[in-house]
Amino acid sequence: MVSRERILEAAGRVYAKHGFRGATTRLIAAEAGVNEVTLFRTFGSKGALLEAVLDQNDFCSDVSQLPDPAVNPEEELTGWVGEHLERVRHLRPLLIQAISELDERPEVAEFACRGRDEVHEILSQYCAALQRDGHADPSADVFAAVTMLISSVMGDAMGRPMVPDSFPPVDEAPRRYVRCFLRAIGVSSSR
Amino acid sequence: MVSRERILEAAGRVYAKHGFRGATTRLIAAEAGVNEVTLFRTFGSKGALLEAVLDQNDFCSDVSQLPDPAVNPEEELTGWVGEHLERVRHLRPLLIQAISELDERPEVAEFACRGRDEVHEILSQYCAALQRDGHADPSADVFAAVTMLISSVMGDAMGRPMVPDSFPPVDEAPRRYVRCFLRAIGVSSSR
DNA sequence: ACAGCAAGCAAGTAGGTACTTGCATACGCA
DNA sequence: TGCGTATGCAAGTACCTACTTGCTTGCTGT
Repeated sequence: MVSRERILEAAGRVYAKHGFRGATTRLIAAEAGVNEVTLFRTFGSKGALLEAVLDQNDFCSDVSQLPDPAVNPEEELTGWVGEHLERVRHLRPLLIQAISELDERPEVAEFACRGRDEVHEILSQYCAALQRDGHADPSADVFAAVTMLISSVMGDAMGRPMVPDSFPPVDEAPRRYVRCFLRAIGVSSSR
Repeated sequence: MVSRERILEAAGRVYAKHGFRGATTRLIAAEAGVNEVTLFRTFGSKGALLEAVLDQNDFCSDVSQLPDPAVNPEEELTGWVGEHLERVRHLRPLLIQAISELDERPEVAEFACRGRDEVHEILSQYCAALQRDGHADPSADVFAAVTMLISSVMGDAMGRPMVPDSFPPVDEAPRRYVRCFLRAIGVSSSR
């Protein structure tokens, strides 16, 4: 029963490149080094196979938490943003295809949207703690700042391969985003 | 020769919904209320037709400039961001399809990427002027902040239809993004 | 009135698609 | 040894796709 995983993996690659319509069962079977019939015997249909692919690539499984109370905001956030960036970057091709097919295949909506609200919530709570403990400006627009930080992570993961010059060097990006973010919510940069 | 425009418009709608593979010539012809043969007589092939669609929806035509020197940063940027947001929001479905097809149809790369570098340049120059005239912190990371602002605009335009709760109300969004941005580069919010 | 041109219609071509069927082959386990 | 199970292979079905051809219709400008 090793075929199942080979097919899943191959289907993920092919779907990421060509989308649902372009991910023909022949291509997937060839990529997996498996007979096309095996694919149908294992998953029943192309639709079911690609649903299994998205299920397997669960995004929001174990989104890491942020500490409360905050000890070193810049370091903690930089690490968290770096992790998140890496995860989104890895899922990028699947996400792009899923989003582009939202109209035609609404069942992918859960995969495409899942996680964003959670992430927003985690960051907001962390900032609320910063304000509560007097580390952040209580009048700051935390909601908008969090939205911007998340958009920056998504934008970096999605856009960098297309227009690399519009982004800071990949190893500096998390820290620089976080520093801007902290200034926006009034956290003094020193320590 | 009114068919040409009807076809172009219909093709834009169908392509935005279903992508290249899903935008069948039958669908487009039906949507345009035109015989399928007319489509081939007018554009030659499906590929040429959809290329014409992207050409027609030119994104970076007249990106509005920002004043130098700056007079009222918050107002000027809010207006500019609002305009930009509206433009991207309008192009969203086309952009998403084009991006998702970058691997298969590299000729759409120009359409998908065009504009981002320009926009970055315009904002950077505006901030440089702010720093030069003593309105912004000269030690601020303008590059990262500009990247974040642009990502926020793209993220809002792209993501709001999917996860509306993660964004500020649509009429407040531009101003709130700009305020965060100005704090990040050290522009005093007062006047 | 008539020539030219845009467009519709019906039919066809060549190829790709998901999916099925029937049969042969190999491997593990009792 | 035999049996169930997973897989390969060849072929076929029914449908969709881009694109073509030949012919007809209707409008326009001279």
